Amino acid sequence: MLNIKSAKPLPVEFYERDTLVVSRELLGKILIRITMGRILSAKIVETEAYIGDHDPASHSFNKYTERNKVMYDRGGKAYVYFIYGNYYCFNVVTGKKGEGNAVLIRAAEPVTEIDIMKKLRGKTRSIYELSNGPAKLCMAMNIERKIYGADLTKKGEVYISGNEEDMNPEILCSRRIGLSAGEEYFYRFFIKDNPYVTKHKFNKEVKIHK
DNA sequence: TATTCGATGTGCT
DNA sequence: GCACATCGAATAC
Repeated sequence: MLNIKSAKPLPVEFYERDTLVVSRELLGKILIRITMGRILSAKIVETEAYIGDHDPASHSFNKYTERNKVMYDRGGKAYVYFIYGNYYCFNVVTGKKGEGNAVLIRAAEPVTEIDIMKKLRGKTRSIYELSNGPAKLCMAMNIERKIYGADLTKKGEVYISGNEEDMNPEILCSRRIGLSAGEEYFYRFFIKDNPYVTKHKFNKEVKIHK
């Protein structure tokens, strides 16, 4: 049985690897957010990789700025950015210091404190829509600007733990959602048939990943 | 059910 | 000034 209170953060070595490997291995892991005196948690079911050196969709493509600087830190840091005037998106930095890579956490399946997540999200049609999108996930787990730069390898206000109950989920990959560049890369990964994954036409244009 | 469109504000050129 | 790793309501069919 999954025990959230005793769950240990994944170590630096997990994050300091190839971005695509980390991106798919994050599937099934548990995102934990300590906030409002509660332990919110959700199983990661959908991710996207963004790789600085060749990927025009990455915020770190050919540039180091005030916004993306944490992407150049070592793997295991949190990169949170504000988008479309309303929303936050949560990323995990991957690889070694100086590389500029990250994995966007696009969707997760609520595990604990689901009632709190419902309150944070406001009106939603079903439980499947609480966190099936990067900005929805941030709303449901109270992730915003002050999480920028947080160390996910420490048991702080946000971290990610392993999940013995879901060690080898069946994974599909597709193009990434919402881009105007880098559409050719199949850098989106998600758990097959999981109802908490974002609904999108790309779900039908997939490749089987191993 | 599928597609379009407006809200919103910040970072970057 | 403009683009933007989105969302959800409104519209079209």
